Amino acid sequence: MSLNFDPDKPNYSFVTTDKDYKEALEDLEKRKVLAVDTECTSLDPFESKILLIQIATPEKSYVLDARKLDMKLLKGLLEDSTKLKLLQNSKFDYSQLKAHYDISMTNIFDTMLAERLLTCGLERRNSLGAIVEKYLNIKLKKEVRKSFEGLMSQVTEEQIRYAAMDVLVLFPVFEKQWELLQKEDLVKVARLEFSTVRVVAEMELRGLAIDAIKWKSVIVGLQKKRDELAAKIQETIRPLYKIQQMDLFGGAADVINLNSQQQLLELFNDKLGLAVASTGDSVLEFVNHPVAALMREYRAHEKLISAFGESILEKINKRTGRIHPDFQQIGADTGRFSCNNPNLQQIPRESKEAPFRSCFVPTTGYKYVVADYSSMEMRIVADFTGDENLIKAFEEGWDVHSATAALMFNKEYTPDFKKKFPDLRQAAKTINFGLVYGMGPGRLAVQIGVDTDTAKGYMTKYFETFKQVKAWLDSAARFAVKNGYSMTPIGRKRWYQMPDKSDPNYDRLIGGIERQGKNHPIQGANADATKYALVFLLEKFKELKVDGGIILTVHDEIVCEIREDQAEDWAKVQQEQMEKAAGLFMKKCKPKAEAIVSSNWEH
DNA sequence: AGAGGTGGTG
DNA sequence: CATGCACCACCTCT
Repeated sequence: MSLNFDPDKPNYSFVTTDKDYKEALEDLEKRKVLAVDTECTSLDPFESKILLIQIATPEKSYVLDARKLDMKLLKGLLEDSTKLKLLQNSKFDYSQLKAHYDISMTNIFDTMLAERLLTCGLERRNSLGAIVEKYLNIKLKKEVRKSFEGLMSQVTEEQIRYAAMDVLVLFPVFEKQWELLQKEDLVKVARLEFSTVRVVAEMELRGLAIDAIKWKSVIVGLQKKRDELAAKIQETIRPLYKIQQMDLFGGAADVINLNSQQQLLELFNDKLGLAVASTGDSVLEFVNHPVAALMREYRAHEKLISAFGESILEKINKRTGRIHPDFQQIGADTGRFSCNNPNLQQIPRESKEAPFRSCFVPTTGYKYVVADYSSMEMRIVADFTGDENLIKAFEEGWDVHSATAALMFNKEYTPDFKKKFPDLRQAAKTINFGLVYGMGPGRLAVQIGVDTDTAKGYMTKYFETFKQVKAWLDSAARFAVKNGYSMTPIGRKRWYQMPDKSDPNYDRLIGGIERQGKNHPIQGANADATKYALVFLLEKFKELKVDGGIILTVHDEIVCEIREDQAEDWAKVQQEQMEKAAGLFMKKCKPKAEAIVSSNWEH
């Protein structure tokens, strides 16, 4: 292995004067590839101060003192799309540079995302330390790199040296990863991911507003109902427990902790003699006892309060007054995003009792454009398999689950099928979703409430009706087991750790790989389409000079916040771009997106 | 601190 | 007999 620098004595200069800064820029301007990193006092770009910006050539690292020098002079260099910028976790640096200096970096190679693509499904160790150790066999001191947090005083020489190293290592890592990306035919998907970074960063920086007053009132309403339910349950079960405890005020204390499944199991089995295997809702649903019914209702309320209550309001940024969730660009091994702090991808769907989504509202003068792909995963299945029955249903604009039911149960499809045969449609819907993920007859039977033999019959009928679907699923499963990976149309791969033949769980593990091998190309293709759409949309914002931005993405949905007078036009653009994105690889079955203009997050 | 149970989303 | 995919948050218990 050859390095252009000595890991023990990296070639760097700490730039603190305008004269040195100018010389550094002159050197950097000549280069085609640069490595970039920033050291900040906080992860939150609205709270942080930038201390250092390191920009390196393969031989030399310039550590720029951001507190002394005018960092806006870097704008031309970093926005120059002919220069490739190497970064580790570039979303972070993009956000910091954008927030502080209005610099929008382009042409990024992100070593963290590259590593994620190269080891998807196998490893999740994508830190710079892990990557450098893997490719260069060098150990970086993580503690030094973390020590900038909250730091306001003088930066030490040791910190500067390690800051310099952090960028120098990116060149040899880049070369090895680039070679591997080409070898694994991952260049296309890597380009997509690298282009998506700035879209995600801009989305996070923009954030979104929440009507805190309304949110709070929803919570209070739920709490009131929950407390009533809890009191009722405690009252009902009190006679079953001998020891009567008093609380500090002489009132009757709670008999058990309703949130403890241990104590709940004891209640149902020992006290009530109901023999339940677990206390989950799918079990309690069939327990014929008033306490079970009350518990289900209590649970539903408690869930909403604990998971979505005050905790979300605590995430409102003090500076911006908005929520800035953290999106993980390759959060799932399938290629999907994940989201946390808070996870806006799991906010409950709008309901009367808990209208959470309608609490997310555009700023005055703006509207939301909410768009999603319709029946995307089923359309992808139709496209992959070329199944005429499925494709016809989509081309006719039919409800796909109703159409499935009609074919399976020998009925005629009519526009009011859903009304006439809701049970048949529900069964078909469960099968459509379940079977493409490898569901078995047992689970299917429980889900749709029939015996196992009947469920088996449904499965047979389904696969007779959709022969090509069956053939595709079987071959996807075989492919994954045979090759040790699965793949989406644009070449995104997910690898599988193959079990040893002698493993006592061998069959079970292979079964898991088969199911994931069926699911990944479908779920991953959806993710690929959504990512292309995000990239296209950011382009359109610039091209059309539309006032607004992307605020959310939820797997097959994209939400934008657009100035009121431009929202209707944008809705058309958004729909077109989403369809164009998915249309890049869906040829046999055309994708469909639906966009609406709304004054809250609802659809 | 980490595991397991439960349940919210697509 | 097990065994539908992908996540994240919150709770209790050890």
